[in-house]
Amino acid sequence: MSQFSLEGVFNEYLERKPIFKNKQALTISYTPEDIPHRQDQITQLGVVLATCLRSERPSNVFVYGSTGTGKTLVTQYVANALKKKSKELNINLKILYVNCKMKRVSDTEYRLLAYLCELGGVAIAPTGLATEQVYKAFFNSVSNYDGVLIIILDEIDELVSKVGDTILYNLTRINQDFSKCKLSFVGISNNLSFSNELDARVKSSLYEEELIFPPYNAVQLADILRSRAEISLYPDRIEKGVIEKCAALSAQEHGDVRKALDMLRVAGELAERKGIEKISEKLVDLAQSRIDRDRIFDAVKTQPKQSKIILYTIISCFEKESQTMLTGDIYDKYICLCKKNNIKNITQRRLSDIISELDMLGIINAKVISKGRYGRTREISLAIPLSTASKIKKSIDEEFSF
DNA sequence: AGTCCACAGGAAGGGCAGGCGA
DNA sequence: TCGCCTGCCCTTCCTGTGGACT
Repeated sequence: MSQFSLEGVFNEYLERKPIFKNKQALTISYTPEDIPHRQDQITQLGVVLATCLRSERPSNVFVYGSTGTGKTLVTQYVANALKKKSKELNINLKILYVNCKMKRVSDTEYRLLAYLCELGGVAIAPTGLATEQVYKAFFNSVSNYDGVLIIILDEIDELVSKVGDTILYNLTRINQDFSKCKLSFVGISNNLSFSNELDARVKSSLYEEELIFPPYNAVQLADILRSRAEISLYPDRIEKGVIEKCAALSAQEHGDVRKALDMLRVAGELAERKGIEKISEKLVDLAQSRIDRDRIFDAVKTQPKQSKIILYTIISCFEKESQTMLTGDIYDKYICLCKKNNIKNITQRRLSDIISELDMLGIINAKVISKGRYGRTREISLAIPLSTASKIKKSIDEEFSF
């Protein structure tokens, strides 16, 4: 019986007219042929790095802008163009790209160097060597290379927060030690205050050139979406105003193109699933709440045990009485829950920090208020719909079975 | 003007688990 | 393999704070 009904589901799906012709074009991993509204940045980066086409060392460049402003895309676009041109001109150029956010790539000095060696074609044992030896291996491979080497360090702030800036100091010093290889760096970051964390010497060598990526506005986002939609969607499957709506909603969130693409993709997926012929503005709303919900669910999933228990307590309070709560009230309820379930409780000091964390995640709103003689506290309310909160509570309940 | 409440939140450090590296 | 290091979660101790109350 179940096999029969599943067959029906498959057939029904296949009978429907598809919405996507190339869904990949609505993801961030897709590299388009041209990048709208980033001509200035492409030109600026191109001008700086073009030096390598005369076999000279380009200046180090530091690229920054908030999430989804096209930093990585533009850098890779320019890098690919340079590779192509250098091949034509028969010039030795190597470009290594490292995403420092990736696990097991740049958590330690050792891993980053080993990864760079590997990209450069030198195999290094994943563990066991002294860091100094790995440096040596990297220096050796670099010194033997007669040409220009550009290392792109994406999310460079992650690298510095994990391993410090010593590695950048050591790497940027290489040019003083080896004459044959011309090495330069492109650092990409979305943390504007990142430069303050750096040692003055590192900063001066890394920031030879600076490139800023401003956020996209709604009109620019709509342009980008339109060009991606042309590639990814069948033309008659999207209602008028949908692209503008996705653009406007994402423009409110720091002009993040990723968010805009996600919204359009999820709206399309919902339309396909529901068997709706055209992507409508209503589906965009639905897609947005789905994306927000998924984001919150993911954030909750990675929280430590006590955070989940406290969130459970807070949601329980709001299910019973939909008013605002104070830190003290929540702590009392939390203690009761711990006693009832034989769980070791944390102190109010720690609870205070967890409330701040939940506030930062956008799950609750916690505003510091003063009640005069009756003390200073935080007034807490839910920042998400109660229906979503209840689902979160249910998932926490399944984990701990209160 | 001074007191007092109920915390906020900074600083320092403990305990533990897991990963690193010699 | 095992000592060391690091990060995370947490505690303890402390000072600071805004406004109602006296």
